[in-house]
Amino acid sequence: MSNPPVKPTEKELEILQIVWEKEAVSVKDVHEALGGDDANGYTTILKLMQIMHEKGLVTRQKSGKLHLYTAVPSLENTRQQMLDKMINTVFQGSAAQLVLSALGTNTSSKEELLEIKKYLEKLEGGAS
Amino acid sequence: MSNPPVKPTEKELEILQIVWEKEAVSVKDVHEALGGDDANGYTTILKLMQIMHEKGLVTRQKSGKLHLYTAVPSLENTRQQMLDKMINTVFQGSAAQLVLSALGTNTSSKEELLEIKKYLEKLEGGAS
DNA sequence: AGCTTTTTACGAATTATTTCGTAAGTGGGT
DNA sequence: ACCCACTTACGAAATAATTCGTAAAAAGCT
Repeated sequence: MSNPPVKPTEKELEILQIVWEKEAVSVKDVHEALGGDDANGYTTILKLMQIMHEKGLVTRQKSGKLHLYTAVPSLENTRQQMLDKMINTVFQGSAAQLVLSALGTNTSSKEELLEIKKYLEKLEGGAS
Repeated sequence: MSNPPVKPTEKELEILQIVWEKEAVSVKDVHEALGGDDANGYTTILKLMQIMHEKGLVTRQKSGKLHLYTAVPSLENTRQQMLDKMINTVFQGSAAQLVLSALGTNTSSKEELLEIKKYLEKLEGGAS
């Protein structure tokens, strides 16, 4: 049942970001979105995406002569896993600690803060 | 002025955790804290800490025949950097998004939630 | 001084990640 | 059918991270 632990490397994560954004993308799309040849050679991205395919990080389907890739792990899931890991490795296992830190230096708008507060209130209803 | 960007590897982060906890630690301390020989050979930890020393991730001083290591980057700083990176790579640059995600699945106690709420209220006073 | 234990130093092997050159395949247009 | 532009495949090199064996240095003990 549990989603298989996903451990994309740094570059793979960069690629996944693009893939998540756009549903189904070609290597070219990713290459361009990542800054074109200035940033990475085309075949570098291609190779990476092939490896991701082998690893099961993406699926792909032929569309004419090219491949369209789709992410396998969901953004939500990946976020969750990364958060968990971070909470455990640098926040002493406390999600609340992480939240306080995140609120601390990263500027959020009034609207966002309000949204968070609302969410908190909802949580308090059934908190442990 | 700005603190030099710190990019500890995975293993280095494991070690830093121990070093942060205890002020000044020997290789032996770290090795044991990390699970002894079952988890990693002694010289593996030693080597890692030597490399961290070269990189400036830790300082060390002789105490008798052994070295006592201290972390250079602060826990706070490292947390901040890691948060920033995560916000940018998987949370579309929105700290608020991350906060909501973190509150979502990770159980926090009523007290913690309250603390967060208090903090939010303080922030709202001068929010943008 | 000689022996023992602990700790460090070093070098090398192993594994993982990233990068890219070169060649082969594909499909469309003429 | 032939050429062209685009895309994929593959293999290998370059770099980074992890692991560990072996030997040298240090300190205490007898």
